[in-house]
Amino acid sequence: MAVLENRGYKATAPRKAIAKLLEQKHEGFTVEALSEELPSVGRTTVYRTVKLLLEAGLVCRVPMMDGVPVYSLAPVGHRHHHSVCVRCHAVGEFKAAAIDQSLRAIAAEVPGQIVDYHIELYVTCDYCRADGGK
Amino acid sequence: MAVLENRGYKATAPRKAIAKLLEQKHEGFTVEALSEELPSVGRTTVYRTVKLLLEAGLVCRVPMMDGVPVYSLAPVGHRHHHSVCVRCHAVGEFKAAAIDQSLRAIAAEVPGQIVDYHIELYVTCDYCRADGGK
DNA sequence: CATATAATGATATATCATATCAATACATGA
DNA sequence: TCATGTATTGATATGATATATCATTATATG
Repeated sequence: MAVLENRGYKATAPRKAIAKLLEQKHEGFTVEALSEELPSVGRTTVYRTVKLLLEAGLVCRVPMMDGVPVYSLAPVGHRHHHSVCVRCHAVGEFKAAAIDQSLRAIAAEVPGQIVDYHIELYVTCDYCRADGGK
Repeated sequence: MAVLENRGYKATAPRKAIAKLLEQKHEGFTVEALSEELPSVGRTTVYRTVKLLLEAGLVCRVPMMDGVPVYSLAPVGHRHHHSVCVRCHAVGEFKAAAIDQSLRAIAAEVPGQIVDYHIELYVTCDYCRADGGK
């Protein structure tokens, strides 16, 4: 919330409710699911607020292999990439200095000027593997 | 087409039309745009065929930074990643042995078992930069 | 060439998301 | 505290991407 306030947005009740729910979410989520968990807040407002949080860098969007987006809380402050469980959609983060360095080397070979890049690691998480596909 | 036939699919007129159009496409495209260029083929069939080609590895899907998917012809036969122009959506491919190697190193530090991974490089392509944002 | 089966495409529906706009809540200065 | 201007909300409609359904049609083949 503080980050949104710094950006000139008001700390309204709907936004607080969304922020509070998000703080408890340590897994990937869809905006629809979030909205269903917050019947007191309009669907539109949930989408809008998640978009604001995304722009503020507090929330990340990770596309699954089929393109369906999963959202997750962003870790504070550092450049990172995502791993996401293809089964339960749990999202993890990893710093990747080594990859980032490799990418800088590759940049020279790729035509055009690099604006940004994304790396998604699709995994089966330890919990899901222990669960054995049940 | 041959690849689809090998997979047991029939070489029908709509599929041939789609394949022919795709061969001329050396840029990223949306399925909708493809469908509009082929008014003689039903929208559903265009989506279905692109999906088949995607599964056969002849076509790739690249998510733009906002998540909107862009499709492109796949280069033949080798594992690759994509660069995509954020302005004109032109798609390029690059092999990335160095990145792949870095990733294998990182795999040890990421919980879970890696199933697959995607790397998208967002660029402004040379043509668009020459064009100067006009 | 008859037939079984695969493919098509019109239509409806699903999913993710934004546009519109009247109603409401909020922060602020008086 | 209250009035006021502006930001926010949320109901509704719409847009974009994509798949399900299913009657009809095309295809390969025996």
